[in-house]
Amino acid sequence: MVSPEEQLQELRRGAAEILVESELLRKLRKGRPLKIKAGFDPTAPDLHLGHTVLINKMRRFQDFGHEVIFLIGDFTGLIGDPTGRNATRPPLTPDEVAANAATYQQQIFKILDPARTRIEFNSRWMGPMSAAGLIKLAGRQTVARMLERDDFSRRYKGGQPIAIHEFLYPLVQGYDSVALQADVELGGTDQKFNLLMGRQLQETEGQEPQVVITMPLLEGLDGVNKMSKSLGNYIGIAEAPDDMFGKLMSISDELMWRYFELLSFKSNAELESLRRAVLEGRNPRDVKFELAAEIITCFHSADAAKRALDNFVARFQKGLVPDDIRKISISAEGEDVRLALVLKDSGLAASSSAAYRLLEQGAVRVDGVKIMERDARVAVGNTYVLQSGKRDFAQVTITPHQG
RNA sequence: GGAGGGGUACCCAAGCGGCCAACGGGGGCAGACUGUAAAUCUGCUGGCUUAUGCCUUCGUAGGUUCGAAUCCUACCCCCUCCA
Repeated sequence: MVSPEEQLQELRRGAAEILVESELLRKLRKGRPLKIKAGFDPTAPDLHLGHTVLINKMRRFQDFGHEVIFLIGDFTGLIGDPTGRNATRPPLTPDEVAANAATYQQQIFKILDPARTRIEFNSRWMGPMSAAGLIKLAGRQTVARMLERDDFSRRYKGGQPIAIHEFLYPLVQGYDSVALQADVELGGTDQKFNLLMGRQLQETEGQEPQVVITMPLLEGLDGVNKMSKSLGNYIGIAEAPDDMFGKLMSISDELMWRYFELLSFKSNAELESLRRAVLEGRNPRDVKFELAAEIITCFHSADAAKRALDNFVARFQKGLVPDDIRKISISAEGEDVRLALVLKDSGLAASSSAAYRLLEQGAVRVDGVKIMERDARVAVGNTYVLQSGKRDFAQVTITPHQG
């Protein structure tokens, strides 16, 4: 059994805030498994590494013997967290919620231990709640308190509309903690207000208030914006090993340490020795290899990580063509066709105009030979290994057009 | 309800009768340099079986004109100020 003090030390890593740390320590000292709650949106089951920051922390708790509650906010999904945008979202059907939940489970159990994970839906207690119950809940908070939330006050002062039901979001999320009797709730820094709401509601219900731990939002591959699908700066946890490897290798060294802190299960001591090694001259690239290997091992397997590394070394350090490239067959009329059109038809270029541009810029290789003539042609009936840019390959067979 | 401002390519933002496929910035792509790093530098950034060619694009629909993103009319949407 790890001592409460040691647990705290480990749980603190990467956390933006722990409210209140002394309370957490007191709870840990109780010696019983704590209930750790974290809520997830039912609409976005495509998890990326940004989400795993939170899930990793949940895993840490599990490792210390605590019970993790993965809460799917299917009821709150009806409101749509007004944090940020004001787009109203269409309610999900029960089937959609079920499908998303299944996808979640499949993904989170790559990190979490199923035996110590409880999956909950807040519709379980919110669904049966009467209008009277909701009014009673709403009576627990004041408008002034709600307007303390950053985005609410900004919108209010700026004359932007705030719908009444948006106030219900923090209330319901807070009530979830009451219903679950949560000891700890985890969330992103942008969730701080909502998380604190749980503390207050628990107190009014006579429960011991939960401890709130906020985790920073992980920066995306660009190192600037938060990782998100819409910005395209993300690594999905269902992505192929080679893609993960490549993306991880392209992050800056600075960002690498950030990723280590938030995404790796290496101990603080191990990280410290890696840092020292780099300072003493070790190539940061090789340290990045370790990061990539750990992450791919988690979401795929150790074998997959090894293969991804081998492929990477073969392709970029030895300049070889990867051996598992996609194979495409296209058809063309006549003896030969314009290479540009082959590039377009095989998906190596977005359009024929783009194909001509790539040719002019020296980005195209045919069987390893750089081709720069915009009007280059290739023979029909042959198979070529085409390369567009550094990382896009395809084996293309050009068959004669029938009829 | 009244007054004014605006809707331009992935985003921001110029242009305000022809030289506009549309300045500039961001982003993206490619090349150089590397560790496929990052940073930096350079080029490209609507489509079309590459054509001193054609087609589509400046909120939507019409109109004026040899010619419109630019002028006119109607409509839709957004913002600011006043009530």
